[in-house]
Amino acid sequence: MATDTTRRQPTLDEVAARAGVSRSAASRVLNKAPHVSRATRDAVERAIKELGYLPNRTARALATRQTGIVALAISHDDPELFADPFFGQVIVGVSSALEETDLHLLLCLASSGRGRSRLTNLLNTRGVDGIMLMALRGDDPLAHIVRRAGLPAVYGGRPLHFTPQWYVDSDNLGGARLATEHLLGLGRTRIVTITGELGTEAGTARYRGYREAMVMAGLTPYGMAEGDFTEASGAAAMKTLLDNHPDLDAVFAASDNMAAGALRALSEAGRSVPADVAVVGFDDLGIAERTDPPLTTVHQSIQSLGKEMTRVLTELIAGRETASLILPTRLVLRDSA
Amino acid sequence: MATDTTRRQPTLDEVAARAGVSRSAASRVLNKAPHVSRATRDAVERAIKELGYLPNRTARALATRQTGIVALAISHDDPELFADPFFGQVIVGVSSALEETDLHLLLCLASSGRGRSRLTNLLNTRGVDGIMLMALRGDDPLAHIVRRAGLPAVYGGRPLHFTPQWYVDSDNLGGARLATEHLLGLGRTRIVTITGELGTEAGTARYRGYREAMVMAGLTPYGMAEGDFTEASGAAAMKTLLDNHPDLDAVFAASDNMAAGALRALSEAGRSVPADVAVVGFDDLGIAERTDPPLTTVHQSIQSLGKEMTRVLTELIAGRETASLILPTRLVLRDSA
DNA sequence: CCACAGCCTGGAAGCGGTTCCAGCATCGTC
DNA sequence: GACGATGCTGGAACCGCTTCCAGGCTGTGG
Repeated sequence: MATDTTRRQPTLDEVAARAGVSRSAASRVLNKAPHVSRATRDAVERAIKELGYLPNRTARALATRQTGIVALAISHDDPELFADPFFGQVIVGVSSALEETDLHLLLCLASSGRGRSRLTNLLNTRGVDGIMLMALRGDDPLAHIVRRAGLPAVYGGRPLHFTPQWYVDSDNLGGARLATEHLLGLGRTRIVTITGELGTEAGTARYRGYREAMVMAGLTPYGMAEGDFTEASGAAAMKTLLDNHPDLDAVFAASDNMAAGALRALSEAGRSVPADVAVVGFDDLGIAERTDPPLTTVHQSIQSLGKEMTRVLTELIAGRETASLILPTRLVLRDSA
Repeated sequence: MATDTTRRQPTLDEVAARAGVSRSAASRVLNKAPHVSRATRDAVERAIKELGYLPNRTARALATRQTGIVALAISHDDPELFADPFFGQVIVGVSSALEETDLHLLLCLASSGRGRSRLTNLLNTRGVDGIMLMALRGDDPLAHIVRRAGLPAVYGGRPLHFTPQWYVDSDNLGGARLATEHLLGLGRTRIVTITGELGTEAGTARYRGYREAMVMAGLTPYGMAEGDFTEASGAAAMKTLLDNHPDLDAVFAASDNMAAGALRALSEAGRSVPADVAVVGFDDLGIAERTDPPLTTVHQSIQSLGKEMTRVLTELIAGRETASLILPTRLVLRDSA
């Protein structure tokens, strides 16, 4: 089968022969190494051009012990949830940063056990030069696997129970504080919060930001309900909160999805937004503009997150100094608060 | 820098030495090749276990000329648009199919010129065993590049001006016909259509399906406006159509995004859906459930598309017989028609 | 004129596997 | 008992590139 247009690619030996030099000389030209005379360089470069030579990636990888590939691992119970625009944004950010390098991106959806073991194998067989990890739960075995593999690794967001040496994260704490302070600034005092999963760092940090802002304003946190970042959970949480705190006058939801659910629940309960209840979300990934009313929310740049993770990882691979960092968040004012 | 937990992985030579056999024998055990005695097999397997040996992926790749990696190339002018859930679904489908194999997924966003040249280089240096291509415009240079590289290639959707040897596509024509026939079945006759970009196969095929259904019902196509699959373009197209055909009683939009835009425009024009105007969309990627009213639409399974592309590609790589295919679409009834 | 440093050079040894092949037992058969 | 067929085996070549190293050349200063 298959077309036989696969005319074997020329090898470095053939280039060297044609240029009338040794293979090592040709290799030096290829890698712009020093100790190459002008004449040799010219001859080799001409031969390369004439033969249409391109170095074989695998052979080079074997010799240099560098594959030129980095992995982006996304660990999630539900592969469907990968369709979330969040991950798309990460990928866009990572890709755009990789374009500046000559690294390629290997994508691993490590949800199932099978996916995990494939990833483990990839790392242990030195199939990649480094790895970026997203959306790890605190107890995710992937963390150990990665650590044991001894490969450069950068986390996107911090796992709950340990802080990896290298990570890039959004300022969840500060963003939540910003959101709550905005509601306080509007004169609201009976502010409740819908948290994300408290088994995640983002979930707890945003909850903490809310409480800190309340306490600093001399108030006690007014009420909370835990969601899981999804719209449905936001609606459910909102109903619970309305039952327990009928007089609430503002809501900080730890994700736009949950805020959208909350808006729905509020409208069903006959509360008007923002007149009766002000609502602030978190993420600003597009949904926020399309809710009714459009959502005031905390903006975090997921693309930047991806870019910065990539930058840190490439520094690590190159053996340069680098540091973890926390990206700023900012409030985007729309109509809901 | 970096931790020095990188204790060098054992090599096959060390395994062989420990097992007291030659490297070739050890290799045979590893690859479950014939001509291995029971004793040899046991000894090697024990050595492998004791040493925690794992074959080096790169070395194997060099010897077998197989990288164990396939590329998924997504070509789009605007990298932002990659955040579209469409691509997320493709990736989920591809990944889940790859889990059954021992291939890994390399993701290439080939939007910019830089991205394209990186991809070209990847193919020419034999960095992958095969490639899947999505969202190519008719004149995309990528098509030539891929062809010249002589690598197994599978298209997701067909480019407009040539039909690749191997592709997987949704039944755009049939789906559009289905949608239009449904509107006809409701007794509507003044049915207009909002097409997708007519520079894409999906755009033209869906337009053709609409026309065929109209003609087969003895009607002449009532009106059309071209959009580009986005919500904004759908709204604009709807306004134009309302101007030109104020008495229209149904709309077939070639994407849910455009249908959502159309719904907005209709509501602004004071038309009620479905009473005054019935609306059918295309895609069923989640948005359709969240419009007001929920959208009757043509469902296509993007995950299946990804899965099938992967299946065809792996068959190709394995040198087995295989064939292109067109995946069925079906109508999903909601409230808009 | 010689010693020595410094640049180029090609040979050869790697990276870590797979695979061809000749050689050697062992077996069953005539 | 001689024979070929069969099953295992290890040596060696190979995949295509990088890199170490010894040696030859040139040029400079003493």
